[in-house]
Amino acid sequence: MSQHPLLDGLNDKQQQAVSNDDSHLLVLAGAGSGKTRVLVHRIAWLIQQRQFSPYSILAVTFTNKAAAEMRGRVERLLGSNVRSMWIGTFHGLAHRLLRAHYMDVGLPQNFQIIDSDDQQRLIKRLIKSLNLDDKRWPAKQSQWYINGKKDEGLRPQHIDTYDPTEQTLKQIYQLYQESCDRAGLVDFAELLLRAHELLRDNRTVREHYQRRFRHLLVDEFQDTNSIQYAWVRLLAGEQNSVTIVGDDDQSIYGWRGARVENIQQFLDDFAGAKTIRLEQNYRSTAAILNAANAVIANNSDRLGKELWTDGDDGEPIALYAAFNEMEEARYIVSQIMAWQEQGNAYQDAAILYRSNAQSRVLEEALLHQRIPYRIYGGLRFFERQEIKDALAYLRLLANRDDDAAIERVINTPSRGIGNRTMDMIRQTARDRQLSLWDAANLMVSEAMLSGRAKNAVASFIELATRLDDHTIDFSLGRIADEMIKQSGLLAMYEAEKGEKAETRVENLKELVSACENFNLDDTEQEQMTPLAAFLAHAALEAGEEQADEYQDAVQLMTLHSAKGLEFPLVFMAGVEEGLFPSQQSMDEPGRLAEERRLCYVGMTRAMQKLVLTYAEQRRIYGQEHFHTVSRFVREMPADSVYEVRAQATPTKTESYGRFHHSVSHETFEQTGFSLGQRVRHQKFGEGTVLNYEGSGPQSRIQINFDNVGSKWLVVAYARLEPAGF
DNA sequence: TATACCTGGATTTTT
DNA sequence: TCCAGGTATA
Repeated sequence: MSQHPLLDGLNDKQQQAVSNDDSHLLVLAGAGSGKTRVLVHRIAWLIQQRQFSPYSILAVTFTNKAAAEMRGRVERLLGSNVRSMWIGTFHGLAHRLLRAHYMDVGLPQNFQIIDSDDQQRLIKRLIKSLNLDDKRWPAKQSQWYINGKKDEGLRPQHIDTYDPTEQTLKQIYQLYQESCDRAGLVDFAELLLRAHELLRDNRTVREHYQRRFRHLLVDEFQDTNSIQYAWVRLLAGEQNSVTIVGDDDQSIYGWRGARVENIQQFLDDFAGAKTIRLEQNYRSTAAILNAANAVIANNSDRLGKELWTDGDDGEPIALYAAFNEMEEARYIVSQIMAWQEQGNAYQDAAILYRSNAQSRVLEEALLHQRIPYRIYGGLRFFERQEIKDALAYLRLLANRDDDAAIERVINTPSRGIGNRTMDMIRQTARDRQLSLWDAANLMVSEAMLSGRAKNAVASFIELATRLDDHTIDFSLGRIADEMIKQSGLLAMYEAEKGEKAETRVENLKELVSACENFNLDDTEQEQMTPLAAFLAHAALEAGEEQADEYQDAVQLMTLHSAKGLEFPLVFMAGVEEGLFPSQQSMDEPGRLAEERRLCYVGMTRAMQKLVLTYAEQRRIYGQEHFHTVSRFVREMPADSVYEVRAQATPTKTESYGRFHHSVSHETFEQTGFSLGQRVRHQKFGEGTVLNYEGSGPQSRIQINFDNVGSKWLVVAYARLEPAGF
């Protein structure tokens, strides 16, 4: 069967996908079906077997991590570097195009990328400058509107509306765009839109790239938005072949503009496209796959796919009903402890949840038992306040017209330029169509400011100019070092006390060494100055999340960020109506279907064991909520799920529905204990009251002890005492 | 200009 | 409930 080494060890479908000839190709790759492997082998196949130069291949991913991994794996497979191959994120590649053709798209050579935080601040200021009530026009909403329009490929002039609300939004969009253009600023959506316009409107450029890229490969295609898809179509032209890999069942980013429909659209637009389904799963047990298949089967409009494995059934899925979120957390932690005692590593266990707010209780429970853990999705390096301050100074050096950067640092650290002064500068800038930098200069030289303010602004201008002199012949690391010292940023954070301030000082120093170690060659942006390249790198790759405190740690993350990962043991916490599916998505069928896909994604992360937990009572934003188990759990086949704990069966709660919530807070008249309460036993340690029966001196109480499991005890003899968390 | 208080908002995330 | 961001106050 193995005609070629690159096909070795691949199943039939995978081989077909790897060795597919020139026709367009859709690979519908189910979870755990070896998708990345196929993509990597296909690229290697094109180069090695079909003799395409790496130069003629373009591969697109959604994250830098995926791009780096893919390049690494292709190189390892081929045993040679493929530097001339373009591989990167949509944004990274668009950026590359814009740098190479900045003149054609009307951008200054030193244009800067702003992240969504910068974007929001900028919009907020513009709303103020339009004298709009910022309560009625929240910056967030306008930002959402602007990015949405850009993702659809629409400029303000394309928007025709009689809706007064939208007219105002359009006006904000218009002003925002003018401000960005004047300052040489490009947001994330703008990268894509402008690169698209470049290819669409400039025939020479378009044909150049169409001639170059004979093979386009797009990963995670279900996550593409309109403009990204339009981009792919333009580059594909008439003669190049396109391979897209994706899974409609794992489309979980519709809320940020991703269009699953693009997959179907691809089949319509690219004649003769072949579809190959990868349905054999190499990750999970049959029990998990059967349940996942059953859940996702409730969605309509699927392209259709059913995962299977030739491996074992494995353990059934466990379902645990907790009284509240604290007890849920304790149960999960007790299970992790048991699992670790059986010789497993903490890092092989993951706790997944729908919303970040859920992590807190879980953390407390882990902390309580001294179990190391790691939370994904915190602030990343280049997003930290002190780093953004420093980057703003660097941006100012690269581009004096960068208004967003000036706004951020002109009074950081404070040098006596308050709101009044700033308002005057902003006003001047607006009146005379100048950047803030030029306006500030003008006001100083024309004595338009009072003595104290004038001196303050002049000293800032002097600082920036002095720093700028250094950029001429200093290395990047030296520039950064001078910058944090001379600007007073370092001193400012050094003067603050507390652990937080210490970390900030460390981070600033870390930034300097990042600048020192920054290797221009790695960026493939040779035509840029080191400073500009570094800034682009900082904007496009927000960097690592906080450093791991422990090597071997339990992994905590949202269901969304778990996509693409796998763990032997997976807990899905909070599988409750109202939380998962979330309340907001319950009314709209489309959004509910997306929640279901999220459930499918979560379940298919588990390799050996999947545990679902929910809390009948949960505190959300300070309010108690009563929830029933998620509909998704009810969609799983009964024989693949087993309930870990039988429900307590109190007598007087029938009217409260299936899950008898009302009893949770009631104290048993005779015992003085209540369901869900924490108690301590001399011998067994701490545990949670699960159930009780009988009355008077004979009454017995069931307790789930953290360390020894569940036991029935006679209340009269057990000598239980209440315990805290 | 720094600090104390108050208000409102609160899935999900990458670039 | 908790956080950030804005406003009021010294």
